[in-house]
Amino acid sequence: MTATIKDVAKKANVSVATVSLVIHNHQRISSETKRKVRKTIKDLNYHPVRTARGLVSQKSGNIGFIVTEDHFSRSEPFYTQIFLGTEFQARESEYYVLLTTVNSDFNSNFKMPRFILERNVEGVILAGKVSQSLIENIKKLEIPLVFVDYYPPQGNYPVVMIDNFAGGLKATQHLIDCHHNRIAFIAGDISHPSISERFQGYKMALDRNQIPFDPNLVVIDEPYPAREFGYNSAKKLLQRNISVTAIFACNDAMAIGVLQFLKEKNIKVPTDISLIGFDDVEANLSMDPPLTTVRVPKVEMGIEAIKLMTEILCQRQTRSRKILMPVELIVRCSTCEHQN
Amino acid sequence: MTATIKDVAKKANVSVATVSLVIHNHQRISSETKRKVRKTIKDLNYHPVRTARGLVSQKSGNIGFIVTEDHFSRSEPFYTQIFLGTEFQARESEYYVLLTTVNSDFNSNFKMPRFILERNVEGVILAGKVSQSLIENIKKLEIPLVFVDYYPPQGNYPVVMIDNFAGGLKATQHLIDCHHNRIAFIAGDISHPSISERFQGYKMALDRNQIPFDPNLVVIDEPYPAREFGYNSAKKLLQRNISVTAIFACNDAMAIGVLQFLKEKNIKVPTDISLIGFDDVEANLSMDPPLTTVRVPKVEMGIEAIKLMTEILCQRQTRSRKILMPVELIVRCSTCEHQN
DNA sequence: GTTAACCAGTTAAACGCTTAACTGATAATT
DNA sequence: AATTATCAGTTAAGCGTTTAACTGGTTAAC
Repeated sequence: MTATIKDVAKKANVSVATVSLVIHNHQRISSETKRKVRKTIKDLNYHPVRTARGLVSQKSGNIGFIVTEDHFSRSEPFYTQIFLGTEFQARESEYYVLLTTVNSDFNSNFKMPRFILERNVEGVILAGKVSQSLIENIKKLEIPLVFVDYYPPQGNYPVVMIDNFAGGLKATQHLIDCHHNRIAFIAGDISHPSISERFQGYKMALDRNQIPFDPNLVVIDEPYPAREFGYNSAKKLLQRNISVTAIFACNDAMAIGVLQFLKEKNIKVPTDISLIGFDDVEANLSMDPPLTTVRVPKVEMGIEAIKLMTEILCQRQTRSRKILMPVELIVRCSTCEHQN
Repeated sequence: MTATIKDVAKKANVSVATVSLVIHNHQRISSETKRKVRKTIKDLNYHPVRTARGLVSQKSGNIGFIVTEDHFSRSEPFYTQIFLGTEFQARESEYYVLLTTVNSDFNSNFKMPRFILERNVEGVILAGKVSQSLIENIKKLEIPLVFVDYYPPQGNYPVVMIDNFAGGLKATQHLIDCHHNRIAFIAGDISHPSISERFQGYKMALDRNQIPFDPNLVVIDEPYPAREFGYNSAKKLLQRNISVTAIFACNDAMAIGVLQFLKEKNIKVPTDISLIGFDDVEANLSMDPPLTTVRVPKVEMGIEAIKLMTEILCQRQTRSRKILMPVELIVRCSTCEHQN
């Protein structure tokens, strides 16, 4: 069996308490004794047992990560990437991340995530939209919360958000810089804050460049920002028979659908129409042409969430900070200068 | 504060031990008492604290997942998918997965993963090739091991492997079924067992169909099965100026590179040359044309690894089982009948 | 009628650690 | 010289469970 603190104490001829104090580098212990005890610790290859520590200190060393089932389906890589970010950063911070999913319409009849009931996490990261009931139930237990990519209507929590507005602005400005002035905007689920913020950025960019906003260039009546709805939107747009030289799709999935439609109609990207997406998913590089897009730093969002959480857990920081993640324009081959 | 077992005992007028025995549904307790205690547990919304349980039972409720840093880089989704599979299944099995990465040339001078030193995991899953030193150091601590997608040269461990041979066979047979008989094989890092098994499958398929093996159709001298080496391989192959009607790339990454080269040379896929990959990565669907490939059930491999581990931890199973994951031919648009 | 089994619990130790409170020695202050 | 501080540890309680060993009562076996 591996050594316990008792073994160290016995071998070093000190009390168990002394060993513990040495481990925590307590000033009460002389440097001589520290040296002696540390040597013994090394000799016995002693390491404090997590559960024992956790029991007495009421600290599990774990952080919970909660996301709804539908947001974490196997085909949806967005929150997966955020989760991986938390894993990366957690290792830096000497924490472990425990993952669980909840039903998106969680209410008091559901049972709480096991790691909360068992008091196995010191704090919880909530990624994406979760039910108000879940939030309130966790709050009741006084477990620190950090939100990622969602912010509950009421309350004042630390949160990590995407700068969607700036992204919409950048994407549109890029097209404008390429001398486009007939720029379409295509979206699904415009009621979602992230999507509508991108739309606001689009409109702001037009405004700043004195390009009139034309509702005919906007297709935002699709239910969900997925590939097939991108396809449909492009169809609707082109059926209007108006001049379009560039399309800003609210995310890459829709952009892929748009591209598919354009190809079928033998419309060349980017020479006939420039196309820009949003998110920067893996698949973009394999596309033909590779998609110009706005990169959302998904992994970094997870990293920031853990940083925020550890600050809170260390009491270094109690006020609720809000972090706005910068987005980045990634120019690939689906956009080009507009030829007059 | 939340209720402890003491609160339950007091309220139900029994001893703490009785409450514990009720929780474990011990036969010694009368059903009357059980009912009473269970009601109290419900009333107080009591849940045993993980760390306390862990301390006395020496069971943390966690399973460790170790992968090398280079295998888990942010751009490499293969092991990420396997890891996600373990997360999915762990929730079913009431475990949590703790992730860590190690340096690929781990030796005794490195310090062991923290969750091992702190005895915070009951078993460890090793994904991909890891150093022999790490394996031996974990074995010394008598922590149950399960391997995924790698098997150490010596020893007899439970393992989850891909049926690469069958995959190579299926891919090649598919091309043969399409009446191809000039089928090239392209690979990087042929010394890797998985790659060479796919190669064996290729050769076996040819053999079974009485198609002579032609070394001129094989390009396996690239160092790594990545996109750019796929590109290079295709270049080398076509420079040989021999008849080629189909290409089997050892993985999708290389296939993407091959496709890129063929496009540049204005060779049409699949009409001029059929192309098949291996792995079924996300990007395939966005390709033009979408890639025919052999699907490797990555998530399922993680699931199986956890199943294996939980069997071992429950002692239901001690002998070292080996699981060969079946692969599946996914026919998309990059392969078609060969026109004579 | 004595002994043995069984039943339905209880008692108490243990898991491995942390930390408040204590101790006994020496040094500093008045 | 008496009191107080400081130092460098030790003692012991406690964190919330589990479980082996015990108990005292009833029933069965011989």
